[in-house]
Amino acid sequence: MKYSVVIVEDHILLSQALAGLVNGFSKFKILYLCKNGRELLTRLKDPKNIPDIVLMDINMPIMNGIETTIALKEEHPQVNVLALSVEEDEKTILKMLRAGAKGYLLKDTEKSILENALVEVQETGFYHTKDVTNLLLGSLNPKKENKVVLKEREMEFIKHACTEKTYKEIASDMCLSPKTIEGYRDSIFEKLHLKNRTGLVIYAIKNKIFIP
Amino acid sequence: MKYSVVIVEDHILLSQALAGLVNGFSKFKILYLCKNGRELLTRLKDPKNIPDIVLMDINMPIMNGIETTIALKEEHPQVNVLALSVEEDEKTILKMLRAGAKGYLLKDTEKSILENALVEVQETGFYHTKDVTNLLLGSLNPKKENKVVLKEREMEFIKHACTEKTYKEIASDMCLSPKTIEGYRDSIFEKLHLKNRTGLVIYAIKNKIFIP
DNA sequence: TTATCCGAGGGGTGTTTCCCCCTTTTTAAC
DNA sequence: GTTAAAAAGGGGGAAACACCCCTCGGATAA
Repeated sequence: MKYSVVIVEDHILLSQALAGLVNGFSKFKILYLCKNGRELLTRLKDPKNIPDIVLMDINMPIMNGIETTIALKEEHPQVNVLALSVEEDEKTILKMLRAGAKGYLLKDTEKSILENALVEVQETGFYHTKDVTNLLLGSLNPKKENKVVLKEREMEFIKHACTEKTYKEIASDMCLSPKTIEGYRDSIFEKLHLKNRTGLVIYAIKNKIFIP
Repeated sequence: MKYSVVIVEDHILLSQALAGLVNGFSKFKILYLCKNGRELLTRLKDPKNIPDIVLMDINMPIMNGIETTIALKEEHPQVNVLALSVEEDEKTILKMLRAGAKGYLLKDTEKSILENALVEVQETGFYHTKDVTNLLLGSLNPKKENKVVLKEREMEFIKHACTEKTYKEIASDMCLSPKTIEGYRDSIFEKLHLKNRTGLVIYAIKNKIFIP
């Protein structure tokens, strides 16, 4: 009996191509393909559609891999999730693993590694490359005071600051006094060691607070 | 006799998976796979390695699809190039087509469309979806004054403007008077209808002049 | 020869940045 | 339960910076 695999991936060509690969592996067969997380969750309502392994892309338009994994694990904790992504962004990988993924695979790998990862996940319960293992170890002792806490209201201000609005305009948009806005700005500058608004904009974009 | 296909794609998993798909098509077979453009050009020095079709990814680390296609067409104009990308960025598509690609395929397509595209490219010389055709038509009559010409020196200034430097500092970095820098800024603001430096930063990032 | 582009500058206004200062409310500690 | 201390909102004023005019010479090109 082969293990059943479901692929959740928005790029249909990659999805179908991967299906071909997996069906070529001796121990695995594809159950069906999904274009996004929502489709998977809908499909899973039928018990016949519950697979052994879900091969999950992280970046998807409708419902991303992290949200989907959390929802999936709540309903069907026995299903193993293997994350698949081009992203090497540390935060994303950690979020995905915290959501319950049993492994993390880069799209830039050999097919034999994919097969190996599937076997490992199904038989030992997890699969990780050296890179991801190192990342996990690194996340255990976070470099002192690395994470700066930005408050909700400050985040809101930052988004406004990433436009052509003056602080006065931002103030009236946020229903606050211009002086309060200046207060936000000053404390953010201090926290993040920034010198001016341009620096703030770059920071916001780098940290995905504002997406241009 | 089957037509030979070479895949140039940096994501090995996708590359191998695609190879599986193509080998499953009745009229095509994979000759070999390449991880980037440079690898392809090296391989092509041996006449035995010249394929009928090259399935080319656009975003690659070493040598991108556009550069590679230009170089390939110079040496082997008879080889048909089918571009493959997730990018729907108009400029990129047009660049690729101008470079000599005979078709443009989104990764978000069905495998039957891939097969159809390969057949069309080989037998009629081109393949385009409705989207790309519309894009081509649109590019013929560019909406009046759409493209703003930025000079080399202005581009350089914009990159500096996307940092925490003051204009005075930018001036000394570019070995110009602060007043000249102000001149650059003002003319750019006018050309691009911007109100302030924040707007310029956002513009630069959107248009990939500055990559954060 | 007349444009046009480029670098440079004068001067004025408004904005941003950076210091001080204050009250009120919420949270935590003693 | 009082006290202490953050957190949230607002303010004055000065200096630096950004923005916006308009000018002017020299090179370059039509």
